[in-house]
Amino acid sequence: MGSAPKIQEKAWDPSIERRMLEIWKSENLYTFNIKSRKRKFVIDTPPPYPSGRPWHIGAAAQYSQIDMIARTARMLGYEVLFPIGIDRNGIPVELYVERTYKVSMRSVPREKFIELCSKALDELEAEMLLIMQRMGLSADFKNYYRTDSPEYRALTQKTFIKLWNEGLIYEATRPNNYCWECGTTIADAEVEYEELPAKLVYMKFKVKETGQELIVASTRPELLCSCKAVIVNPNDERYLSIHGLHVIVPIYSTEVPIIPHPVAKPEFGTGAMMVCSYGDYTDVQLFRELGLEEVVAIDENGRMTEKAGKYVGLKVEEARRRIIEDMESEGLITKIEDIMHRTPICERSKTPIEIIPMREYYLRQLYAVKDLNRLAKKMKFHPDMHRQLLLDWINSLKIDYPISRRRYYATEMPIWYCKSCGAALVPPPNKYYRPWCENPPLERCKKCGGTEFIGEERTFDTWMDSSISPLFIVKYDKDLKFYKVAYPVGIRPQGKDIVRTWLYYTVLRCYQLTGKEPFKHVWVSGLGLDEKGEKMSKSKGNVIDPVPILEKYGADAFRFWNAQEASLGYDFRISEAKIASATKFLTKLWNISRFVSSFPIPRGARLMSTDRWILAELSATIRESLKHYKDFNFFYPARLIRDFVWNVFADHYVEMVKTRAYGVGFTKREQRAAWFTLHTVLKNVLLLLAPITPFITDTLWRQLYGNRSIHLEGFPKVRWPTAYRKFTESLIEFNSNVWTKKKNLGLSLKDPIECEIPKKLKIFEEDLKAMHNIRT
RNA sequence: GGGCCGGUGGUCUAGCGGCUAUGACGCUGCCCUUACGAGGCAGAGGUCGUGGGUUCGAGUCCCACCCGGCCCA
Repeated sequence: MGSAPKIQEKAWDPSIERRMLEIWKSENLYTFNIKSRKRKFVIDTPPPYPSGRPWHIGAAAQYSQIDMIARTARMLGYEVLFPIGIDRNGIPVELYVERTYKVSMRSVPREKFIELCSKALDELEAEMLLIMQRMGLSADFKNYYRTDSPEYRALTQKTFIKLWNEGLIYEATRPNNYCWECGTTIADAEVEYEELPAKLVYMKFKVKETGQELIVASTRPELLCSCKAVIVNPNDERYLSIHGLHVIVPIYSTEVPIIPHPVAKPEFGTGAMMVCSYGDYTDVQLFRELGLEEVVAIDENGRMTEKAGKYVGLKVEEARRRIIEDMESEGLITKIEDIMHRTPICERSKTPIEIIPMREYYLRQLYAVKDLNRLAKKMKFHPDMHRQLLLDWINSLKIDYPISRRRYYATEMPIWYCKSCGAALVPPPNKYYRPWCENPPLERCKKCGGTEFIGEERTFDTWMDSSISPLFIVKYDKDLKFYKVAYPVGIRPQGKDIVRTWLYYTVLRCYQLTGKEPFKHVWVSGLGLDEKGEKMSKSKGNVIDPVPILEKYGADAFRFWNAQEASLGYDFRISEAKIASATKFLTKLWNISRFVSSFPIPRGARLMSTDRWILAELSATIRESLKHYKDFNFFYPARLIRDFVWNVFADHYVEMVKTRAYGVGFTKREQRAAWFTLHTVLKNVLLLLAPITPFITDTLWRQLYGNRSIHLEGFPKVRWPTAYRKFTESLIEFNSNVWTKKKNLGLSLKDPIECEIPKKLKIFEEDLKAMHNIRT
């Protein structure tokens, strides 16, 4: 007979997780040893941006999956470097500080403003690190890094200086995306689109040669002063007669040509479209194509320039309102339509951007498109389909990457300008420079010998920092031995929403600096949506805070839920009810263990057919799960293991051998075989689940199978022949039939019953008879 | 307009050429069977978006179309 179970509690208690965390910490389980003889595996963990509670639960889910990658790699025999970084550069914290302390960035001293940002980040960061630890991340928290540390910023500057010296950086005046709210130029990758209401204004132009009226519709009447052409579709029969003639622009009375061009859509407005510098990207394209001379109508403070005549100094929207009023009173407007207009907005501040010509620094990228395609094809993507996201972006690049920003909390551009000749000079690398407040590290100007310099005040776009995270973690240009072993990095895990930014810029910059692809594997996960399948956002009010979820259900329930919720790369829906139901499986596993724990663990046994059968099923589960673990896809292992444990092992095997395990009507040897098999299956299941649910598996493992952590073990191997799987279907069917029959006869499951055991299942006869109490 | 993804019982989902289409949640009925009532057993519920095609055989492959989502022009 079995003794009392070793495990007392009747259900998995998530509060055990806190104890487990302490134990792991004290055992130093997850340190990385570069000198280890194992193969190395480096994870370029995304440094999260501490944007304050609640942390997006989809992001939390993603980090717990990244932890599964780390644990999987360890169990596959790798020495794993799982760093943790915090992304602290950029605009969000600046906006947060402006809001929280009611200050404006440019009205407080720069030094002071930076200090406020840094302090705010410290608080937000501490909380985020706690959540990550609570989820059971097996990362190197002791050595976590910050992207705003002097070391990190020095590396950003060093890589810039290197590229500068290679001629990959240049300064140019170009029409640029400009955000008023943020007061800075932004890259195409930072622009989003939103359908916003706008007024489509129908304005009267006059054809100079004929005196006839031409009605032109536009949403940007304030840009009339920069209008340099009116285009009509070449096939638009209404306007065939005026091709090549000129119109007089209302208000400003300038004279501009009417040009046939296919970009003009006959069905939009009146089919005649004005071309201004710059209302949108089409304007940019047309100015370039038609060789028009640009007029700067809006300055960098978001106000009209003197080119706008009487509207000078007005903000864009005010100018628009005023010019509409003026034109209306002069009878120059025939109609105003309310339309929805696809408007480019700033990704961070969500305000509409303007396109204005500005002098900025650029990093060359167009020359590299061919090589970037090659590298994108070289890296292994998980899932493979998401490689296309990167390829599409690379192949849609039109201009070089503008890298200078007019912001404060970011890495400074290490440039000084000679006061006498204006030459731009960069200092030697290896130090963190702050040109806006430091003495120049230069004696005299290389060009003219001048001795006075002005420091650059602009900073880098934050992707200039983020894009070197793989280089930072492998000690690029700092520890050659380490770098050689660890680069290219094992894997880059990230969300599909930042393929065109983080992934793209990383590939670009690492290619420019190392000539190689930065990663062996790229792992791209889908987005966490709300239960209706919509994006979560604070403004919609559909966010779920992960902290109370972790408190209530525990990290393992959260982790198991998100592993089995969606396959890798697909978006997934988040609902508390589903997370709650994941607990049920943990309780099931707990109670199976409780049952198995009441029997001794024999070293070996002579197995019976039922034992061979379940071991065959176990082997198949291990084989299939490992196949997907090697692809870092946790969806299939989670489902496979759950199905095996619950629907095969617990429902059928355990029921079949219960009597034998208790020793009723069986020999000692037969009983031992049941004990042996029960423990073997459980042990393997725990190992197989360890990367997904590290808490419960380690708790059970230590109670039953050893005094050291399960997380020091490797994955189980496929040890048993799988031929007996051919009985699975008939066994399940037979058991089900007997249960139905008893039910129909009004018998309890314990009651004896007479029935025939099918020929095919004769080899299981003894266990089946005992299980169902079959009399023949 | 282009790209990617998806369209399977009330809801969500598996399915990668082959018997009567997974599973979860919910629903109905029954069961204190000593691992588990946060459980067990049984059951109702689907013309697999539409129309063609390939095939002995198609949620599954091909083509066209419709709908939804995300991204880009």
